[in-house]
Amino acid sequence: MAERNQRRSVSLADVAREAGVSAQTVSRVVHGSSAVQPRTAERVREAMERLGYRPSFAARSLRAGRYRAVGLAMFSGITGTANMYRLDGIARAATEAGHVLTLVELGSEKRPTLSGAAEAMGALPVDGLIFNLTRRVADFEAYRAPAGLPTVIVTPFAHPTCPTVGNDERGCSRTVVGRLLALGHETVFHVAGASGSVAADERLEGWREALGEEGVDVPEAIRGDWTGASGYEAGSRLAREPGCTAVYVSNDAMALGVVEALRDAGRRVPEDVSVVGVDDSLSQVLPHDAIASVRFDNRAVGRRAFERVVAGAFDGEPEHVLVPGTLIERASIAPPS
Amino acid sequence: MAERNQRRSVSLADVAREAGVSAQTVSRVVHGSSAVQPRTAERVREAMERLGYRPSFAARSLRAGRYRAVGLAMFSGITGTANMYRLDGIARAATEAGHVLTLVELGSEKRPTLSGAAEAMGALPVDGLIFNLTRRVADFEAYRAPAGLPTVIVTPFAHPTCPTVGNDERGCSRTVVGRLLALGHETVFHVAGASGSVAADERLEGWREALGEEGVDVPEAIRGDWTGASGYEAGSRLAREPGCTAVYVSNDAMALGVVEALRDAGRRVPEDVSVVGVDDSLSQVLPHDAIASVRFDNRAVGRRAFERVVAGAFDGEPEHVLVPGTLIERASIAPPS
DNA sequence: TTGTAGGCGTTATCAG
DNA sequence: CTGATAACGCCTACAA
Repeated sequence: MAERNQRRSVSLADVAREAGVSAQTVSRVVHGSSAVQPRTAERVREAMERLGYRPSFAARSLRAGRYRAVGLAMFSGITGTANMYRLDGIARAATEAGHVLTLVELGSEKRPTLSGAAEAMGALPVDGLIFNLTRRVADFEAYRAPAGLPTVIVTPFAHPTCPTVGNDERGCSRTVVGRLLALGHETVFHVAGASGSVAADERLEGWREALGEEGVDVPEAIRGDWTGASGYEAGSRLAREPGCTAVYVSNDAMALGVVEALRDAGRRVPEDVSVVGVDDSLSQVLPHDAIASVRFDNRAVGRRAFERVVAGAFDGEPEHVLVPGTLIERASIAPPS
Repeated sequence: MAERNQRRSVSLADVAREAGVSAQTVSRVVHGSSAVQPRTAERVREAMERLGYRPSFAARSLRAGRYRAVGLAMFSGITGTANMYRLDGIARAATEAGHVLTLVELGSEKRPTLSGAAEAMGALPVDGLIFNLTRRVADFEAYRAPAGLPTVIVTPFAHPTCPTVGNDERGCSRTVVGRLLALGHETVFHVAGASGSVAADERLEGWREALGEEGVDVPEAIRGDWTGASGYEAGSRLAREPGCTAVYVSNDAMALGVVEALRDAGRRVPEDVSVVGVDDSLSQVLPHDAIASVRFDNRAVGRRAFERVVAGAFDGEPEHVLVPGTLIERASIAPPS
């Protein structure tokens, strides 16, 4: 009645038996070899169809000694603008290169480590590993890639032995601060993202550095949590700062909150205060392109990580790529009045 | 000088030779079998460490006849709120169940089909397939899952032979329309999402159905493209409609645009016009929880798709699961004044 | 044009 | 407690 529980998969040998040829001939047909008589080939194809033959990935890759697959470990979930676009970039590059992505989410583990991830992923169908980091991990410096398993880390930090690719978070701060100072602002205030986030911390540090280098007064930073609501709160405080004419906000949701709070407090944007965000995540959302922002090309970051990992083993000094962001100037910035 | 290009991977046999035991004993150590003398086990572990042994996924799954992996085909990119959360739900469920995700992006192909995707993925390390559909495909009805490869389709539509899981888009429209009519509105206007999107089209159709069932006048729908800018345009037109006191907008970005346009035109929200969006994608973004919206649990959709696919082959009628959305009531809706 | 042999790395099974 | 054998499905190399 019910179909038999077909545990074993249909193999070349099964097809061969059905078609009355050898397994080798079937293999040749599968690969479109011209060295098979058309009639034989036809018979084989029919048998394949009838039996529902599918090539075995396991057997092929055992034979080939490689998978044409790269492992991707997302260390803290895939949600979030940056992660999503990185994953998309990696997936597209992989597909174009005829590779497949073996995806693992480490978000549920509370303190994931690189070595732990490498150990777990070493037993998966992967020719190389990409680690996407958005927070710090305990064994970052100490990690060494397993032999024969090239590893690329997506992070703005350099690693002693593994190539890395990341957004130039400090450069982003430098760009924004430089532009606002060039417009004539005395200094630039900062609203940081959630503590513990590498992006938030690096942008914060870069902002300090940039102001320091220019010999400008460094105001106290305000810590947000990436949400618009936390931006609003920060904006309310900034509205009471007398010297505040320019604010650099670590993402666009908070920047939107800052703008709204400033306006609610009677300060005009950009006439009284300039505001710049990061990520350019709201350009499709806000009806009017309102908030200046630094756009990062996270798809490109993902793509480069993939390309680096399939390029294979590295000798000597690993490469550290920082992809710069682009400041999109919009109506929320102006010279101080 | 340079390390030898280690093409062949380190096998159990290599470790066995190094430790002076048989491959079988090494295998036992790898699996923590108690039937190995502690001293032998220690010797084996040292050899493994020294040689950098990693188990071969290919050999293991060839032996086992299965992969503990499910294939996920994203038919049109992974970007977008819904896709991202679905992928996250699938990835989490997979990781928890000790499975791995084999991800393929079909976004670059111009007219992907289910059968094409199944053919390509049939040769990958997968025990089952999940197809995430956000647009229509030509062979939806005609598709039949390959033997031994259970397939679950993520879509709001039923399929003759494959189980499906999806958001209840029509129910979403029904809920919103019902609520707005219950508040006393004469009818409900609609701003639809990009044409060709299954979600947009189903919400539109559901809106028509719901109004029709209530015997209420069905106004002409306005077609947007998901962006806030298109919402603003729609809102400008709606502000000129005399009978328009309630608008159901197919996502939150457009809803934001509608609200802004209405206000710019001098109409108050919600006193003059109520506005409801879908996706609840801006609750972390807008400083004040302003826009009522229907929240879908796309993580749950992903999770159920995964669970269904690992449950294995189906007999008889396939199940079609529609996960309902929840209307989050916020200050953008009120009875007509 | 077609077929046979061998081995990729692992593990269940049975023998010692 | 340890080892030998065979088989999973495929493909390169060689033979007929």
